[in-house]
Amino acid sequence: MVMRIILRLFFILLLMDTHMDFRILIWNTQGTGSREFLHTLREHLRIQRPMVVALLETHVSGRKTEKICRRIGFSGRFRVETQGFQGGIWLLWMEEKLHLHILDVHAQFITAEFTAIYASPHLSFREVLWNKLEEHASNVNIPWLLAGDFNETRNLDERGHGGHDMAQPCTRFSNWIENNALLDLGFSGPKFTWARAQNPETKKSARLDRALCNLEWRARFPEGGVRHLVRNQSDHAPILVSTKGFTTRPIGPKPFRFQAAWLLHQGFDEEICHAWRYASESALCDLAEHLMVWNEEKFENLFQRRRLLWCRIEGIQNRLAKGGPRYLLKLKRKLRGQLDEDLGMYLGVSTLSQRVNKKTFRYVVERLEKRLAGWRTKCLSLAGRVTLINSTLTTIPTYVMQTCRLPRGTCDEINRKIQRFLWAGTSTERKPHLVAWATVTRPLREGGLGINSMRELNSAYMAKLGWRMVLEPKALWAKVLKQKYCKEGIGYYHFSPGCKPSNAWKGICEVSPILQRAIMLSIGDGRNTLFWSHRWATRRPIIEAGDNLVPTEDQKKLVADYWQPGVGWKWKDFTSFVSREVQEQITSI
DNA sequence: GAAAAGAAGAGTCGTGGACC
DNA sequence: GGTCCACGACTCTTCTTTTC
Repeated sequence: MVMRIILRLFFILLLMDTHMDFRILIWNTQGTGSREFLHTLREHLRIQRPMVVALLETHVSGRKTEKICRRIGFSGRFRVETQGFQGGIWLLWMEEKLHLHILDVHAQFITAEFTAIYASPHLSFREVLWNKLEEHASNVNIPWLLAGDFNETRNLDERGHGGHDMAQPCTRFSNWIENNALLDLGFSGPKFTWARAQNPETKKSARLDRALCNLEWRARFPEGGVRHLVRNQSDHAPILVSTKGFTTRPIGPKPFRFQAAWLLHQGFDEEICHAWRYASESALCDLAEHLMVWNEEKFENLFQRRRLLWCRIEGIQNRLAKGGPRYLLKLKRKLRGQLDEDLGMYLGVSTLSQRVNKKTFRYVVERLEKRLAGWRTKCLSLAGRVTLINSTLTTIPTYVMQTCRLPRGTCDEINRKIQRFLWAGTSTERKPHLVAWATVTRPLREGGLGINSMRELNSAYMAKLGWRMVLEPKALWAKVLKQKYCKEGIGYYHFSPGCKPSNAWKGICEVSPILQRAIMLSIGDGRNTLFWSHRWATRRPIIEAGDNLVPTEDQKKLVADYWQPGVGWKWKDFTSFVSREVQEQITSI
């Protein structure tokens, strides 16, 4: 059996191109069921581009497993199912680029072109693994790589929390490596691949994940190396093994690329006028150079920003591994929060690329809280508080509200904070509200305090956006929305959410009944306007104001159908169905 | 006693992904 | 591009609690 495996492995490895960068991502995920895990994994895949992924301690079994694997997106899959809630190894690879041959399977490892390892936390089970691998190592004289979570360290230096009782297991593991003539591929990046507890006093960390190889593998891939990636979503950091190592490549200047988003910036036209002074041979090059600088100043590159965040977290983890100062823990949490929740801002507004929920607009509430924190509520009179609410508090969310539909929960939370401030309460202390909120939000002339309710304010801004779309049909943003969501039809904008609408479009659709009431069509030659069901002469469609029931076959007639060029309206065709008042309004057009 | 906040539960909606 | 599905988030309703 062992000989058959070895022979197959030998032929496979002969086919493996030594010049090809064969990258393997190995990660002890401690559960693959969460949406956050998928986001983080996709981020690693996008940046690191591995051809093979080994996920350890997956915690998921049954039908859900296949579903998650499909979401991850690799065409080649092999799994060792979990035992109860423990263990689980998933091997995923790009079938179109390479084919992995599964040679040996065990609860703690899968051997294909390399061996993916998840060593049990229990010593007795680990002993079984070491024996199995030892048997394999003694029969192998071809390149062999083992990578994964070994749940062991080679010496106390690989542990960040002391513990002299660990000395003996360390020695045992170290001896095992030497006895089997294996080499540690080393690493770059943070020192420890596992950490638990955020409190510095109780924090434990260690290098539990690693890659080992035999001499043959090292001879075949002399540049091969391991990189510890940034730890996120799991106590373990993913490790990346590359047969070509991680030397930095010289990066040349990027060619100029025009970005359509520039057209949306108000200052773009001015910038072009400023940069384009005279036509010459170098004018275009000068313009391109100028625009690239301008782009860096005005627009943020989201991917660059996220890369920067990953680098900062990696640096902090490096520093913490060497016993860095306590404030770094706080900074790391903050950066992780930015990475998880904030995909970036554009012109001060969050870019909405995920599901919009209360978390998405948490920053708006936080801005409000920050402003409130600076005010001494009890030192202000009621009139003073009302003035501050109208002049400052209600204006904080307005900028975001102009282009985004805020969740009702967010609007209610802002309302609650304003209410508490108005009635001199604080975030912890509640005070009785002397008048109902519905009364407070009425206009002054109606006995209220003229304070805007967030839901109504947001609806008003969405209606304004829709109205601008009607008034400025040639604006680029309006063209995009119309092209994407408005169905082909005669006359009106059809405010229908359609398939997977954006947040702004949903907001516009919600207030569309208000908009539709206000829109009247300019009939032109009458070939784009329905005589009976569009609003073109009266505030309501003529069919609703009609005295008699309009025949069904007539209901789809256009205005042009009732107009005779050079003669006028064909009154006899419709006067029996409309009132005298409507007739007068039609005549007045 | 009045008004709002808070809690709990039921029902609805929205999203991402799969599929055609 | 449209439809369907599962699941989580959100909304609404009702009742209780809080605060003066």
